[in-house]
Amino acid sequence: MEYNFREIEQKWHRYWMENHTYRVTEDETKKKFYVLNMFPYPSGAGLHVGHPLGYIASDIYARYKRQQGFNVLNPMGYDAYGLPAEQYAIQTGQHPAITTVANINRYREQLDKIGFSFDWEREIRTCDASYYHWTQWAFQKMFNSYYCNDEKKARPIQELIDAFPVYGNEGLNAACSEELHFTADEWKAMDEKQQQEVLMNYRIAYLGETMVNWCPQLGTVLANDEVVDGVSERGGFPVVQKKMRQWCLRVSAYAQRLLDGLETVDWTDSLKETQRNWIGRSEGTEVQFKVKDSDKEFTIFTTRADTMFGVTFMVLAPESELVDEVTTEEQKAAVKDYLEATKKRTERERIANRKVTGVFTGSYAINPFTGEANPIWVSDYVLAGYGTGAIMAVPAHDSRDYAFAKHFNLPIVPLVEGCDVSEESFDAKEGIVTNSPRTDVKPYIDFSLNGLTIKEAIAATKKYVKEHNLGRVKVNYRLRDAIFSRQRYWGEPFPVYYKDNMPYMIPEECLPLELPEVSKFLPTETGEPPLGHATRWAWDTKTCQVVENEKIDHVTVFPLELNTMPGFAGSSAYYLRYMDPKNDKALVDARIDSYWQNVDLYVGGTEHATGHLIYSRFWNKFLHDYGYSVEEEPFRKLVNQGMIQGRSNFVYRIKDTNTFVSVGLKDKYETTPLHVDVNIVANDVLDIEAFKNWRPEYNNAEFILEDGKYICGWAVEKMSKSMFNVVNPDMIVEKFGADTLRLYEMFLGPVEQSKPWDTNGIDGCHRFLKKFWALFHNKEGQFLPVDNEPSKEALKSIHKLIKKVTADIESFSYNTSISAFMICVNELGQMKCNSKKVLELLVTLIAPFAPHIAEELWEQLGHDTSVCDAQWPVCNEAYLVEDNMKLSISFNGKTRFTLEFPTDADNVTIEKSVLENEQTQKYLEGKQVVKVIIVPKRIVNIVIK
RNA sequence: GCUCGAAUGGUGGAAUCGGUAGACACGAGGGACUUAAAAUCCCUUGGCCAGUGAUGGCUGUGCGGGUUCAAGUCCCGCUUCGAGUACCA
Repeated sequence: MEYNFREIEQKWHRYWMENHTYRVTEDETKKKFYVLNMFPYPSGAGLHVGHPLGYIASDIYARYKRQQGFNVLNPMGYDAYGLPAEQYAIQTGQHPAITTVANINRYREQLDKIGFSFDWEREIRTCDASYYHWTQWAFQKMFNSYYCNDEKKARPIQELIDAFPVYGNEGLNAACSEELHFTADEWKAMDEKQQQEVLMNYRIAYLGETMVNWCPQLGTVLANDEVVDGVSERGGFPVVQKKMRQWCLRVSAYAQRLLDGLETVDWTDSLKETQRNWIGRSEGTEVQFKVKDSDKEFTIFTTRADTMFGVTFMVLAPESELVDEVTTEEQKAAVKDYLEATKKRTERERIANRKVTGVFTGSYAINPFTGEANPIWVSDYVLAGYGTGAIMAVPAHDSRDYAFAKHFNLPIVPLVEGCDVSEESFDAKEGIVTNSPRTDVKPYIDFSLNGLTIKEAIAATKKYVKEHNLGRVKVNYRLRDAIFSRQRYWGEPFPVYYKDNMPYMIPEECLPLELPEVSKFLPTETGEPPLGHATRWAWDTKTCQVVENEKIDHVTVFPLELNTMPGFAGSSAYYLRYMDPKNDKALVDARIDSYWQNVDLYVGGTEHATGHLIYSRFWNKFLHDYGYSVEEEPFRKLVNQGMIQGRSNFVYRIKDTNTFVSVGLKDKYETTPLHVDVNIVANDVLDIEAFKNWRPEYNNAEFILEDGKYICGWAVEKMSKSMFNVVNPDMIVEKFGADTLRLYEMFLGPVEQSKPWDTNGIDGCHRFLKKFWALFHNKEGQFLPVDNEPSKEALKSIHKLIKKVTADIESFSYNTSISAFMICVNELGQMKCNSKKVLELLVTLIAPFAPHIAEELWEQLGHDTSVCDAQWPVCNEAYLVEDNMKLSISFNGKTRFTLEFPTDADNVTIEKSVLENEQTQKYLEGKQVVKVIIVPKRIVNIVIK
């Protein structure tokens, strides 16, 4: 009987659907296991073979865990808000909701063919009001919270509202946008708007005036990770810096917890490293500098406190408020010109054309260590947003300061023994400090660093600074607050209305606030976001309803927020929602959350390393502070699947002709390589007839062949339509079946590794499944397995497989476990094994990999339950023991002796004469016991006689 | 520039703890069956050399050193490629 995969796969897809095989409910009697894939954005192009890679890998793991008796949650959904649907809407007028649904349906159809064990009853879509209800809810919670640095957690903002009239903000240690100081009386003297402004300074979701990445073509702001090389990640449009009032999330408050949490999760080192770099913790010192002939002073931040004696000038960021304060009359015009010029330079120009620019303010700062007056400059190489926006420049030991000093001819004072700063600065943090203080001038203070290592000098300076009240030890983070407003239509609306220009939350019980209909998806003529087109987008505080804009009276009816939330809003807590997707009372029921806890295995691409994976960790930590999520970290283990690249094929057209030359002969002619559709090429051999029919202009093409074939060239490129290298999973499933696709995707190589897709090798996996089937059925259609006692060899073969596959799944080495299957099936086939006991084990093992064929054979073996619940077997080591083992001795890699001896021996006696080699004998001379390696790997004591 | 990762046959890749390098698969070559094709099965397949042959020898994991009885694997110094990040003081 033939292996009819089409019939089998259809049959079991129907069975799984009708029997709700993959439905999962909380079951306290079983241990839970939560497997999660990064949910896809349903793009119009549908799936190509690269997309399911991670889903297959996690599905295998999920099925394996289920067979081990775990209660496995393996959900799937869609990250449905996003720019492409909106762009498409702008071009065609088609409502994004319609294209999104169409795309989702197409995705679902494709996914269903591959046989995943998703519990589709838990599906979520971020654009459903029942889902974004909880995105809005979390946003409101953040608005109504501040971050307490003492308790290291979020607290209700109400605590501040209660405390300010009594204590002012004295003693408050909270994350804030800027340091404020006010008394209780001062607070009470403020009007409501002023009080709201103050509270805004502490809220975790706050409105802030920030420099944003503005993309004029897209009409929206972008997060830092949505900007690549000064252009937008989507579309590649230029991005400029602009100051705007935006919703922000105080992610920076959680910087230390985000860093600490990395120690507790099982992620790859490289991903953790990427996150550490992104958070960018740096321990340093803040030092106060007094401005000469003035009572003003300012603070700088440095990680190199040891270089205090090498400061030769100071630099302020152009955006710094200090610039105005310290600029002298004579320099006013020059500074003003410089600030104007800097503003015009976009981020992109700064990167592309990194030249040294700056201007002297006319003032000097007194160095508290040397007493010297250092000139204060302004330059755009100092960033306003990091540290204090002001630095002390040590040109001898910082390459940027060095470049600046050289350009403006400022002095350079080296401080490390033996360093040469004539050509470049000495940035390394190693060496012995000298010149601190300089010997040629009278010391200003009684303090010396000479003779210390740089590390010791940093510590000594910190101590001195602290003791003499010159500043403080300070930790800075590179991580910035996330900008949370987008000037788009297709996103979550903010549950916010404006009264007297200040935001107010619509009541929690009125959520969700649904996205309104608009006439156009473009920004309005006045530059408002697309929601400005909505005619019904005002909030009536009396009736708690959305009403027509014309009813706005600023007394009871107010305008609603026109921005929408960014892409990461909906993906930040979706893993919690899968636990309890239909709950309309809470994001997730507390009991259900405490059952599923967090994601045990999270699979997805590295592209989210600094975006989604930071935001969702932040979001979860925030919810955790209030007890809405039981775990501090959302994703326990994370596996990054590699990208599947395309493998493009080329034909070579001889210049100015319609003749194509095979790749081996192309160097004899002047040719142009042209992409050719990989679907009409097999093993790099072109199907000439199909090629002629591919495009009308090739109808009468001619060919120069080699060995009677036209061989195409190839290259690895991104999989894309324009390269004609897209391979569609539907086609593979149609031709070979889903089980073959699943096996082949895993067989291609390690899951984590990026690799090109090459359909050529797929035959091997398909052949394997046919051989697998042939163990159960002969050509006459007879069912072979019988209840007999399995042979020793068969038991050994299958138990070897159990051991290998179990270990491989645990370590995500699916490619090698498939190799092990191939070996085992060959062995069993050769020994004509028909033992039901052995073959049943084989089916149990293949079930996670090739569920359709496993179900079919499982049924034929007489089971009436799904193979999903077949218990995962345990290897019996007793079957693996060899009777005799081989011992081989090699010396200098030259001579080898092979001896056989019983497996259970701990001592082996060898006649010395056996070891004929002179060198070996010399080595073994006088030694009673020698450590020798046995093959297979085992160490035994050898006694030489 | 900095950080991290990788480099093994014609190809994808294996070698999980320092212990027979190249498992498994593709491709290629040869053969069986067949009128033929498809399908299936068998043999060969890192390179070089010797032998009619069984087989034997040498060489071989990007390059140069080192440690070790033993190195693809560990250490030092490079080369190339990939990923991330970038005036973060």
